[in-house]
Amino acid sequence: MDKYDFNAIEKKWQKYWEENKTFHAEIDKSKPKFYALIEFPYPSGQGLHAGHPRPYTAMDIIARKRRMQGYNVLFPIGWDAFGLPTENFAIQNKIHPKTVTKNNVAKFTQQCKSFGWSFDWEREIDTTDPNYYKWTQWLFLQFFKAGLAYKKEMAVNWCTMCKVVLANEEVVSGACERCHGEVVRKVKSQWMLKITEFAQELIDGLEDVDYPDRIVHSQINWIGKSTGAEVDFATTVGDNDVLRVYTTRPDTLFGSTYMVIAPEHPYVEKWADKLSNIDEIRDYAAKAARKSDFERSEIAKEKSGVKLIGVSAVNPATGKEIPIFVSDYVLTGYGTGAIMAVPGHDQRDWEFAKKFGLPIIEVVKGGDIEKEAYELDTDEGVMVNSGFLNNLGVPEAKVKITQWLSENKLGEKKTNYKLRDWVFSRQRYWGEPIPVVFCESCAESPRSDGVRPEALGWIAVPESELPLMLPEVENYMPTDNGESPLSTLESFINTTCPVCGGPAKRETDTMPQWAGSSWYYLRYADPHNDKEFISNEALEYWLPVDWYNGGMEHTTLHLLYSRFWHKFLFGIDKVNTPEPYLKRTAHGMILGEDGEKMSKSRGNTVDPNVLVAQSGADSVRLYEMFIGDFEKTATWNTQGIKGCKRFLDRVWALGDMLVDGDEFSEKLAGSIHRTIKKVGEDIEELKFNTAIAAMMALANEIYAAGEINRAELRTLLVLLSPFAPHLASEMFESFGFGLVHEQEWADFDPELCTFDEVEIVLQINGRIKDRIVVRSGADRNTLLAAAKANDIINAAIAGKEIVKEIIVTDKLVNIVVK
RNA sequence: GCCGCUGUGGUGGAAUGGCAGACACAAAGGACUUAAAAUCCUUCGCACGAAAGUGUGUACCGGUUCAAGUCCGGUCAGCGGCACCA
Repeated sequence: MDKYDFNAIEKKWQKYWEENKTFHAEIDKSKPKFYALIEFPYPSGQGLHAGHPRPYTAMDIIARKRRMQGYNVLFPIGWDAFGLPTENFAIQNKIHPKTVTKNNVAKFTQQCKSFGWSFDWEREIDTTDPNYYKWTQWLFLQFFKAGLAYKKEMAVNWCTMCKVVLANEEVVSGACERCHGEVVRKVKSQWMLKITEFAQELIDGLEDVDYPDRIVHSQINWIGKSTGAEVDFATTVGDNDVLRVYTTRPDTLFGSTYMVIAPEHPYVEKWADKLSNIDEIRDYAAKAARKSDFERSEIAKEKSGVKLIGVSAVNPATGKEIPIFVSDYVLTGYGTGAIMAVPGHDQRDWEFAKKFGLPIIEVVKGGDIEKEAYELDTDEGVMVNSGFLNNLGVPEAKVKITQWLSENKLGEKKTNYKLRDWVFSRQRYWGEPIPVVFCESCAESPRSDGVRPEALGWIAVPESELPLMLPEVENYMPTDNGESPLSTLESFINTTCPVCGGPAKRETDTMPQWAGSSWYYLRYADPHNDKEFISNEALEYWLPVDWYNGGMEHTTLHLLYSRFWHKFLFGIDKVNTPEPYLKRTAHGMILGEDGEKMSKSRGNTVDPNVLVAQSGADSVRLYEMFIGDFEKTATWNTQGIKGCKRFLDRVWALGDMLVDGDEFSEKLAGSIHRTIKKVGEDIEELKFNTAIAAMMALANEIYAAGEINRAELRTLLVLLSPFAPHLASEMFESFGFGLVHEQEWADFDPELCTFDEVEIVLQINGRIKDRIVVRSGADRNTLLAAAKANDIINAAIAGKEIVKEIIVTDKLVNIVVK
């Protein structure tokens, strides 16, 4: 046979698949459907990196196997193309982001095709295409109309030198990544989406889907449900100015010796004239404003704060007057922006109390509050120093104090979520324009036509006017006042109000990149529909997604956002299932050869396309799957490809050892059935590495046997075809077996998977003494008798008392002696 | 700091609580070759030993068990996420 010319073979089959639209899927109700989804790539300028082929090849293997199992498979691809890197690249290189995107998409397309992934290219989508973002805007309007989009003052990162709003990622230890200028937090009015309204549903829905535990945990944690109570503390200002706090530990109320409010708490300014040290407090608040929530809540840092002089509060349980502080470890975004501090039982409070010399009272027995706060997550502990709660256990105390608060109108039971609403505005050019206008006259004359109070004056662009096109401009540079680049375009801003017909101004912020990726899986099912975002027919046939694989880094944001959108759409009857993804798995990242995350600056990136040119797509595909446990981080090693290339060469050369035969030979039948079982099961469990190892082992065995018959080769190629589709297709065809992708997946006979004989380990006290071979499935008595007939075992037990005999079929005999 | 994950030969990694190191890479020795590449064969955790073998070994400390890489408690180290990177 000729040498394995991967270049020619791979080009040939890629052309064949493209011309024949082999992997194009249409609705076909005679077949079960299977919707396989990968996270669509962000088309960056560098092209595919070594991390892309891992999840894509994995899902391609599953998709190809499912087709051979008789499923109608939808395996789509598209581009998540809006976003910051493209915009920054465009600004730096003075190329329009649209052009940058076009070039990058072309590069990605060519590279994806060279890997032979069985994507349905007829369904390609691009989030920056007006035909796509028309529906992203339409979906936003549904949120808006449902009252789930609202405006709120939120802090953004503001670089004082570049005068632009920065993403968190662009802020490096308090300074601008590019110019190293000082970054402050600037308050801006922003569009928000009320994901918090779905907090409980997002938790509950996790019970109906097949996600790994680690993903379920991180979602639940992110949502951060807690139950506790809201408690009102009277203040010395008067009855109207009670300070409301949220606590998960109402049982510790008697131990609250001071209060802390966030520096941004509205009472600071409200009480300004009563506070003799207001300047100091304002100064502190200004400093806190520069820090991110992340920096502020770090437990390791030195606690800071300022006592309010002039106003104090009253602990409702003890009746004692207690001081109020501002401190940046209390955040406005969570709870009420104020806490009751219980230094005996909260470590942050304890540190704060130590620093400011505040009393620390033990109210739950069990720890040593001289040394540290006694925090407990179990429900152990007995109440002390707590009046009517004394001697109760913590759970009882919680119930009793909550009742007492409620009876005395001082507070009530409350469930809280850490989850915050989604900041949906970006002051950037390269995103979907938010399709609303502001009408001053409508804002001034309140109407009763459905405009919600929080959106007063904000009017939806009529759906018939979508898409609201991103204006094609020369200047997409950021403005120096923090507004979106669109704000400088008079022709864009000025419009008429769809309600009153008067002059109105368009919203100039754009949507975050998350918007387009929150619903793309729906569009894939019906990508060319210009009447609806998806047709009912496509929805009912293709949805939900059967298997979605993506990175762990997306499990709290993207995955939660898209579940949120889906749940909203389910609520308004636009989709037919409560969850978008039936099964979600996550791959591990690929690190550079030095064990560090691959990045340009570290210089440890690997260009997979160079490797495809050198060793062929099949070899690179195989290596990416062989590199290690799919769900774990893996370190790249270019040398490793060699072993995979060698294996494919050996498979190719099997053609020289081919003999006739319609059935498996006696010599290989057992091994082949076992390999069929192993490969099939391993693919379902994402254990691609061991599936490949099993095929390598079979190939080694065939080489040792010296020949392979047609039935055996045919089966081996079927098993290998999802992994190395080009080589398998070519060999299949050249030996007259037909088209491999049209074959049925291989079956195994469980009876032929067993071994006739097995090796049994003989142990004394758990230590291996000898090994014997017995027929497989031998019963306990037989095994024990065989063990006792063994000389080494006999010698070891002679004169000793047998305490225990452990016999495990097909594994071992362990005799415990004294 | 919080949440999630990981730690096994020179390297990547295998191992339903039951033979640690499958399958590969690298390395060393050999065959073929004028030579090189490719290919094929052999060796390959560590210590002692010529060998047979004996002991030891899965980050560290402790526990459960007849039996622990695997389960439990603690420690250390690394990785990912932390809400405007995607």
